[in-house]
Amino acid sequence: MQLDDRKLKILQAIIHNYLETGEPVGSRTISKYTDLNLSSATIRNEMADLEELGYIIQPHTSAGRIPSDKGYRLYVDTMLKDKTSEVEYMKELFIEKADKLDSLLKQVAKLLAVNTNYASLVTKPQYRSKKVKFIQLTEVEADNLLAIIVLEGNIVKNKMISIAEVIDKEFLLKLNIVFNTFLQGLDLAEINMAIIQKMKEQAGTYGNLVSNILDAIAQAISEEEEVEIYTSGATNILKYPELNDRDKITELIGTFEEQEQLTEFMNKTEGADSGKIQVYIGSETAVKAMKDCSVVTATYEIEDGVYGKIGIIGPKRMDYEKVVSTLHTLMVQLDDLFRKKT
Amino acid sequence: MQLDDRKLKILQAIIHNYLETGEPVGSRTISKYTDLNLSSATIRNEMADLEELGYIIQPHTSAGRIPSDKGYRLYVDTMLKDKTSEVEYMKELFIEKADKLDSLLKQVAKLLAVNTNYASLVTKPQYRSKKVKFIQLTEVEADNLLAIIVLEGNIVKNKMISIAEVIDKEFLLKLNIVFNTFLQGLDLAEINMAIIQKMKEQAGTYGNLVSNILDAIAQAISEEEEVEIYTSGATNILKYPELNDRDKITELIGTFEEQEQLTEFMNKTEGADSGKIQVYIGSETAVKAMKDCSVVTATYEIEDGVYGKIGIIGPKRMDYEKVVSTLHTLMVQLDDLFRKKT
DNA sequence: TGTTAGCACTCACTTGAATAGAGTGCTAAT
DNA sequence: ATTAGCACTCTATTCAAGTGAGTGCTAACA
Repeated sequence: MQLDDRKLKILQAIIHNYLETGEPVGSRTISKYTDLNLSSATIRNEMADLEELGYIIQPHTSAGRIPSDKGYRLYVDTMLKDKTSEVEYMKELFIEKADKLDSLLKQVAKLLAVNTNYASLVTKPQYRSKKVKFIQLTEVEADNLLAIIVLEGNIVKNKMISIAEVIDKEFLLKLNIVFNTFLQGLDLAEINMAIIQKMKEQAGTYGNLVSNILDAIAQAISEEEEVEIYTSGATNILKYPELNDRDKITELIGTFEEQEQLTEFMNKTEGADSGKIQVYIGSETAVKAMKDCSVVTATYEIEDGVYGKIGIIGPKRMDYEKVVSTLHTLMVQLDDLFRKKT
Repeated sequence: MQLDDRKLKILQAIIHNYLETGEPVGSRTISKYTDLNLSSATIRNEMADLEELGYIIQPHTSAGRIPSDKGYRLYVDTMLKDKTSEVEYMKELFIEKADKLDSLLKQVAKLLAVNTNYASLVTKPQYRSKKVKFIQLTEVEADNLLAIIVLEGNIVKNKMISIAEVIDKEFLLKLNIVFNTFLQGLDLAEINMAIIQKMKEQAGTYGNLVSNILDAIAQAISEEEEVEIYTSGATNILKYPELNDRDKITELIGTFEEQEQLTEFMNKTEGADSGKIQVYIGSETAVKAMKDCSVVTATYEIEDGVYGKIGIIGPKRMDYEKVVSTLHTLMVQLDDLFRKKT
C-alpha cells in the first residue's frame, strides 16, 4: 500500500486537529474539517490504511486516532521543508546587554519558555580547544598567590594558591615570564613532562612551587569540563494533560532538575551543521522520561567552532511551526549578537 | 480552658500518628496507641477541647483530627527544646574536596535532599562588606585590558575592558599603582566623586580611561548582588499526597524554578544567631505557594560574619526530628570545613 | 466529678449498574 | 470507488446503595 496524496492530506488533517485538541480525532471530524468532501465512512477506510501503515494509532477500539511517532516525523519533515525560514523577529525579544554569558543564557532560556509555553533549555558553549593565551601570577598576600589564566576566547579563570615560602618580587616577575613563554598557545594535552622539566630548571630552587602552580593551572583549565545547561519553564509541562500523570511528571521534572541526562542528550544531538534545527520525537530522544515528549533543538554559534544549543521540550503535539520559527529567530539573533561583539 | 498534661500527651500522640500516616487520626487510634489507658470516648472529649483551643482541626465532620499550624508549632517548639543537639554524624557524608564553593554547595543541597526525602535549598553566603583588597590591570591584547579585582574574603572578580587607544606599558604600571592606592580597603559606597576626581587628575590625559575602568570595577563588584540559591529534590514533594494537587504542584515547582521568591524568603529568615535552627510552618513562610509546607532552616558560617543558609522544604507533617538533626549535623560539618580551611 | 459504654448520626469513599456517547468495522447499496 | 446504515465496542459519567470510620451526646458508673 502506498501513501498517496489523499492519505497524506488526511494524515495532516488528523495531526493538525490533534495538535490543537489533544483528543483522539475521529473520522467524522475529518470529514467535516477538510475540504476533501469525503464521507466519514471513506475517511474511516483511509484511516484504517494509515493505521496499517503505522502513521496513526488507535488508543483503544472505539476511540479516534492519534499520530504515531512515525506520523509526527513525516509531518515535521514536510513542514520543515516547506517553511524553511519564515523568520519573524520577536518583538518582545529584548536582551539586556548582559556582560556575563551565564546570565544572558539564563535569560534566553526564560524567554524561550515564556514565548512558547513549553520547557526550554540552553547549553553553554564548550570551548573545546582550551589554549592558554596568557598567564599572570600576582601576590595578593604574603602567603597567597593569585593565578590568572586567560584562555582562547577570553575565558578567564583564576585560582588562589597558598604558598609556604615567601616569594621574592623579582623572582615572581621572572616566574611570570617563564610561564608565559613556555605555555602560551598550548592546551592541556600539549603541556608535557619535557616542558615541565625545563620550566623547573629555570625556576631553580623554586621547582616545587612550579609544580604547585602548574597543578592549579591544570585544575582551573579543566574545571567546568561538563557542559553547563540552563533550563526554564519546566512547569509548563504540567499544562498538558497527556503528560499529567504522577509518575511521568516526577520523572520529567526530575530529569530537568538533575540535568545530567539532559546534558548527555544535548551533547549527542547533532550540531556540526550550525543553524540546523533538529526535531526529536518521542523515543527518538533516548531519554526514557521524555518518551512522551518531543524536543526541538537549534545550534547557535558564538564564534568559529564554538557552538551551543537551545532547545524546547514539550508534548508530542507541540506547535512545531511556532517552536521551529521561534528557535530559528532566537538562534539568528544570538549569532548576530556574538558576531557583533567580536 | 487550660492545656494540661494529659491534653498535651494526646496532642503529641495525634501529631505523631499523623506524621506517619498522613491520615486524619481518630479517637480510637489514640486510645489504643497511647499508654494513657483512656477510652476513645474520653479521648473524644479531650479532642473536642483541643480543637476548641485551636491545636487540631477536623477536615470534615466524621473525620479524625489533623494538627493545625498552631499544633505543629507547639510540637516543634517542645521538641526542639528537648532534643537540643543529638548530633549523629552522617556516615554517607562525603564531601569531595571541591575547590569551588559553588559545586560544594550544590552537593550539599543534593545530599540534604537525598537524605531527608524532602526538597532542599542552600544559599550561597553573601559577603556583605565588599571591600577592595587588590586590583590589577593587565594588558591581554593590544585593545583589551583585563581588570582583576580581589575583594575581602578572597573573592576574585574579573572583567575584560576594550580600549580604543593603545596604552603604554609604563603608564599601565602607574595606573595600577593609582588604583590600588586609592581604592584599597574601600567598598562601593565609599568610592565617591572626590576620590574619582583625584584619580582622574593623576591619570592626566587618560582620565577617560579611568572612568571606563571604574565602571567595569563597579560592575564586577556589584554583580551577583542577588543571593544565589541552589535547590535539589523538588520532585520529592510530589511524594506526599496532601501536596499532590495539580495547582499546588505547579505553584510549588514553579517557585522552586524561579528561585526569586525562595531567595527573598531565605533572606528574610532570621539568621543573626548562627547555629540556630528555625522552623516555619505553613503560612509562617509568607510564600503563598508554600502555605501547605513547612520549612526548616539553619545558618552556617563560612568565616566571621559571612553566613549562608541551608534548608528543607517538605509537607507540614514532615519528620521534624530527623530534619532538624540532619540540618544540625550538616551545619556543624560545614562550619568545621571552613574553619579548618582558613 | 471524671470516666466510660453505647447509640444515633454524619459524611466521605467505594462499588456496581445503568446510561450515554463517540467512534469503529463491516455490509450492502449506489 | 464511495457512501449510508447498523451493530458493536469501549470509555466515561452518573446515580444509588452500601460501608466504615469517626463523632457527639446521653446516661450510667466508680
